[in-house]
Amino acid sequence: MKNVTISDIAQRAGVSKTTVSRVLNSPEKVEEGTRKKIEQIMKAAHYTPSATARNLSKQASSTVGVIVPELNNAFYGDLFMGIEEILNKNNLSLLYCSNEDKVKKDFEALDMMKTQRVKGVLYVPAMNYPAAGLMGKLQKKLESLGCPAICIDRDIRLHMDTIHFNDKKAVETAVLSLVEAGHRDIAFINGNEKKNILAAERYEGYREGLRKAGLPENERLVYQGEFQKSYAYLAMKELMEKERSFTAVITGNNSLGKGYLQAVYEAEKADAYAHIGVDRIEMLDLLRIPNDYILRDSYEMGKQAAEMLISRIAFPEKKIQNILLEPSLVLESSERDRKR
Amino acid sequence: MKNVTISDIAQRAGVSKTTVSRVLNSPEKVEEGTRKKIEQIMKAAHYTPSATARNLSKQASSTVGVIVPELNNAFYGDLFMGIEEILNKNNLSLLYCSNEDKVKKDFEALDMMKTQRVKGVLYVPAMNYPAAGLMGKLQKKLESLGCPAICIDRDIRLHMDTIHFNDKKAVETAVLSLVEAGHRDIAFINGNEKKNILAAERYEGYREGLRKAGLPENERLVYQGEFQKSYAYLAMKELMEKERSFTAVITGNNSLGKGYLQAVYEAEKADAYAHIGVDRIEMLDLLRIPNDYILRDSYEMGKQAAEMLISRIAFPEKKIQNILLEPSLVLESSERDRKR
DNA sequence: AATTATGACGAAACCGGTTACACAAGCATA
DNA sequence: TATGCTTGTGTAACCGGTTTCGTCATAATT
Repeated sequence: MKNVTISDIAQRAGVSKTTVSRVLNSPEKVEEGTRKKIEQIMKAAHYTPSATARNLSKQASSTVGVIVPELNNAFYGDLFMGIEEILNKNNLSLLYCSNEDKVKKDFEALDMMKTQRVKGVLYVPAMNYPAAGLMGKLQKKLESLGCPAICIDRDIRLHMDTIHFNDKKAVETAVLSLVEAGHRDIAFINGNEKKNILAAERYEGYREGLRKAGLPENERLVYQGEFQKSYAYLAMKELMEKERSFTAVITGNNSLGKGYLQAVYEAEKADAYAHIGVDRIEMLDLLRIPNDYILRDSYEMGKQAAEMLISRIAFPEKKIQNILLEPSLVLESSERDRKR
Repeated sequence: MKNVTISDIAQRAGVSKTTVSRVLNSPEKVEEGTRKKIEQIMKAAHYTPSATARNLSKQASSTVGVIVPELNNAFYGDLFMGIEEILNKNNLSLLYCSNEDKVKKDFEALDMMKTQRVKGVLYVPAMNYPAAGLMGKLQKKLESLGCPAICIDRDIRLHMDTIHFNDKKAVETAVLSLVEAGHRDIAFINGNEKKNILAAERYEGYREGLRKAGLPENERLVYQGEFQKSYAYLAMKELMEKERSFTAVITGNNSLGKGYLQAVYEAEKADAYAHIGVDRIEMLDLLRIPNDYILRDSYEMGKQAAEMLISRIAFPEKKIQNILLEPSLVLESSERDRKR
């Protein structure tokens, strides 16, 4: 069970540790005969150098920490896979830790990353709204991390590298697209704009879209509660019951989109409204159900974030970078299918 | 950027490294005054001990390696989250590596785990069929890993701890359930039984079910190709075109189930057949589409696998364990809705 | 009072690598 | 022949922790 060490190899080959180390790190400096002999002994002994020892000695690790809310949804799943692809290409290991979207877990995760002396951190903050006291603490924590960190998906307004989507613009485009298709009363089911920075951005986009279209905001058509399926389900039920005027609905994230669908399918009113959601909802295309949504390519975001981190590690002093990705509007339901 | 070390703390506190180390590991052995002083200095300096150094010194790490095919599907996503929950509870870090279902990647991943000197490995093998030559190599690799490994989901018949589902039994039950509902001609769309051990198990279950029901196997109703959506889509199209007799379909995994749905929805024959799949297909319940499937609780499997590993780490000499989980049959479509 | 036990702490070795530096041999140059 | 350069290798220190063992003062036992 015990692992073979570099000293074991050195002893068996009748050389010093240094020479064995050189075979691993700069083989050209070792005479060919010696090298081949050592390589053969290493192979025979199933020798694999210890990253632990190497990291300690080199004062640099080869693993990157990834902190993500959770993985059981396609958006973060894809994000994660994008990250992994790039790390893999660069021979970096991936230390994973979820924060379950909880601020407390968030701090714990960062502590863990510091303990593990990772090379850098890719970080989707649970903290989704700049709460005064906590932000200072978070800033301190990130500073004392001892390695660079990239903030993904949520703009927490700290002085650091970030990457996220232009959600405001995306929702604005969605509104304008619906208006162009003839809709004038567009409901909006969203997360809490006061608690969640993404919700706030998207609400801004909604209002901006209406403004540009010259339409008034009807507050009775705006629901801002939780980013949860059940919330959209209830909101939609209430809307269908109380409001007659609206012909279209925008939902502020994937879960809300599902809640919307649940409500309209239950009420057998699936064809009654136009709907644009944020992020693709799986299965709809297969079932030939119209699916219009704001596409945010999280796989791509993951790749860019990882590349950003690698670049930051290579050039610690380079200027802070803030990448804003533009989502696109996908209209799978053709023009003629759209309800008005 | 440089991290504070134990020596720095010792120096500032005017004590030896040993004492600081004791504050971290066995604080009761340090006099209260000294301890408080050291603790305060540690806090002020944002000191976090290096896991790297500790691991090297203790010759034991606190991270567990997890090797999984991919994370962008619910089954493995849930599995992963189950694993993470247990590791988290036990203060173990998680080093992730996907193998993309490729044998080559598989070996690389194991090498990486060995390099990183993880405490144990949770492993969903890409290798899904005992190919003679490779199995020996894999065995060797696992033996030289230097830590225990648990094999998840796929029974590769090596002498090691394993956990997987009784897929044969599950498909058998599905067949019998359909027979009981009056179906006699049941099509089966599956992966390749010759290349994939899961496919083989499921095919066995299909045949066993027919046998128990006293029905003959009609080979024209059996399609065994790839575990991919597109395969089931094509298979189902062909079935609908060529065969008139069958009234029910069993699909061998989640992707195949989706391909089945795509085909029947495209042909507007969604109500023509009874269908039982393996693993839940998302969204169907929300859309009020009948959804019968074999439920394999991968979250639970993840938790049990992680517990198994922890137990194996604690008791290296205990008897090899092979856990067989029983899937259950979920019939969301009520009896009266079922087609015959 | 002498002996033993206990408590608090430090010196130094160790974990498995890397690396600065030293050294010797061989060869080319002056 | 003396000098310098290159090549191949080894010695020893170092990375940041843990741990064994020893020391010394104080408390408990006889």
